[in-house]
Amino acid sequence: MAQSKYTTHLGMVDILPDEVRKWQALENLIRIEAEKFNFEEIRTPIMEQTELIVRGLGQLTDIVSKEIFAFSRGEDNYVLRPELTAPVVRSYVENHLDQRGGSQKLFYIGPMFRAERPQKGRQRQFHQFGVEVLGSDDAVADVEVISFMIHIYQKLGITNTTLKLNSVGDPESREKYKAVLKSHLKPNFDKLSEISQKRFEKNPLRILDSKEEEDRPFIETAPLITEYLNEESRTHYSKVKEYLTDLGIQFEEDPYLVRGMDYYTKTAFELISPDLGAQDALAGGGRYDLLVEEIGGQPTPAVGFAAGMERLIIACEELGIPLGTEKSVDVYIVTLGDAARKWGVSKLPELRMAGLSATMDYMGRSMKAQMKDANRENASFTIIVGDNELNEEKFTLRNMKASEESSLPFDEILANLEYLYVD
RNA sequence: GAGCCCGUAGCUCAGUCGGUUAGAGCGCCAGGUUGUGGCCCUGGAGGCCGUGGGUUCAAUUCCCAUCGGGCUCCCCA
Repeated sequence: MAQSKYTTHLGMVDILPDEVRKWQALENLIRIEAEKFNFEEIRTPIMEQTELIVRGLGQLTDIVSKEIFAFSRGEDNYVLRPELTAPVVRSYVENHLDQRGGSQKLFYIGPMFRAERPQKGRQRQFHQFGVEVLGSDDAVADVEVISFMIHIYQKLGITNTTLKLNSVGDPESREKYKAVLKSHLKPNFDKLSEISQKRFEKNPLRILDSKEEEDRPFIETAPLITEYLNEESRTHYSKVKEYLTDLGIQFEEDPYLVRGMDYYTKTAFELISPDLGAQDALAGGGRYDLLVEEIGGQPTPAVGFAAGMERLIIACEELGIPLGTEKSVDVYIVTLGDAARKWGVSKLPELRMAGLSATMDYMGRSMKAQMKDANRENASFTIIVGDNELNEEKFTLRNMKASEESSLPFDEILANLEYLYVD
């Protein structure tokens, strides 16, 4: 491997032109489909105040305790955003978006940063798209959010996914359940894994999510949170399930599904794909009815999800789903000699103003090399110009796919090519 | 934070049981066609065999370290 002096940081990758075409195709799809759901795009800064992320996600979460890129400059503390729910909520509060009336239905696409060990489907700079609906406590909002998430994958043809669903309850239900869970685990506290022992006081729900072998017997016999939901949470949960069923969206209830951020309440969900390897979550989200208030706004119920762009691309590749188009150019001007070259340079702007994409050789190469380059660039047409053409004021228009040529004045060439950009 | 695997040309990979000028396919450049691409033929450029040290008469090959990459655990998108 020839090493270059400068490289990207660990877990941060260049997205090269051939890849970018795939990304653009996905981003276009997401924007078009979001519009159908009447979600509006929001863009927030890459960096936030550290305190927002710490308060928003929770001091004890893995993300905050060991995965954030943070630094300070003067008085200010900066953090590269590890997710976008807290920043979107910050923006909602800071910009008084509630004053726009109704519920706010927002979506985003952009880079996030977490300082983890990279592996398949996991990078330090990665990209998510997602949705946040603020201002509604109605189960319809939960279901619309889930529906949009599923919709994107279905549009692409990724259908072998599993939607996992749970309710982690509202604060009242959760406190009650936490107490029950702790008294269940307490007698065997010493037998729990080290990490679960740490979580016991601060966030016992996360113990349910443990994959440690020694925790399994105690998790399996633990009471389920869904049995301890109060009236309100239970009703909300059953409405979500009812709407999903009506929509024909299959789901799998998973009472052990507990998500990594502290802000979740009631609905929690994840979309899993068997095509991703160890990192099998395509997307995840849930309701967070307390976060807006936590960040300093009026109490505002909200629900959202985030999905991994890289994992989406992996899934498409595993399933053989083509993304984006081949690179191509409408017209490649092939020139012979200085006069022709000058003519070509002067005609490129006219072609472009007429709506065509157009290019020519920048390296002074032979005609054969220019033709080869035109082929490589996937040019639909070449215009071949030499002294003969300049004298006659008729230029050779070659259809590269059909290998047919005609000799025409430049105006007629333009007219002939018009159909290329009609749509 | 822990474990496993891998570093030879731009890419994918051979190879050297330690011994003169390190190979293939693809890609790139040029010629075959003094004005014509995709196929074919010929030629060319391009490697301190990741880096440093050790063993040896001799290291790309063996040993150690280091750096880089990949996968996994944990957690998450």
